[in-house]
Amino acid sequence: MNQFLKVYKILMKEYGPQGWWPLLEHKGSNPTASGRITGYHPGDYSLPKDDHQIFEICVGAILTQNTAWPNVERALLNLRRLGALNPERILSLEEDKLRSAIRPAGYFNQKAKKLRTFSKFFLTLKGRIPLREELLSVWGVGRETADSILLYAYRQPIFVVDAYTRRVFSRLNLIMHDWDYDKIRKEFERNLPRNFETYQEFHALIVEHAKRFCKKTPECSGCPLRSLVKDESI
DNA sequence: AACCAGGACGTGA
DNA sequence: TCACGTCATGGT
Repeated sequence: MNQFLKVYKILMKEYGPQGWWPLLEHKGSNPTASGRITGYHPGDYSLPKDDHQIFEICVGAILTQNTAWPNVERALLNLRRLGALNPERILSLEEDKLRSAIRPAGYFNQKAKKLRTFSKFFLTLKGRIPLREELLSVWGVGRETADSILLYAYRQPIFVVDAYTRRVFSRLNLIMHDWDYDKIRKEFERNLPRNFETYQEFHALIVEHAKRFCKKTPECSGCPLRSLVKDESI
């Protein structure tokens, strides 16, 4: 078994299924006592169910660019309140209303433009699965966002490389700092079973692990991956 | 109170 | 290509 699979097994045993991508609107996503939405669906890989949920994931993928998820969740709730979690309504909303709705997610000027641009693109698809190149040609959609959309909204076996992935796996000496995005992505895809369920779960597990232990300044005490680190002095 | 968060784009070298 | 500045809110 290769090192990537070992990491996957350890993280899965440690944290369990993560249930990504979180969705606001699906059966069972009721507000909790804290007023938050529990949109996670551990072990259920059948989502998204319809075009509406597909679009919601795309919007979340854009809003979460360099932004903490709770802020994105607020923005999504605002959009839902306006009935604007669909491309038609995002395009017909007044500029100021769109901006103020997504304000909690930060970069609201840029992201308002990105959501408009993407909404137009989404309508041209008419339900078809987009190509990676098509997504990358959309202004505001870079490699990670494109791959997040393909993996979580369209269930395509494309691995998502984010800042957490780079951090965790370079510390494990399994990737090098000078590797570009696609080299890292292909390295994951080469070492893992090529199904979208594994990719979805692994990416979510890496995020969880990075938040708990592999922070910017690492907290290695108690890290479940310590046995895999070559440099035992860490 | 600085630092960070599930990046992408525009610019100049 | 590539390094760097810009964009912005909210939690810790």
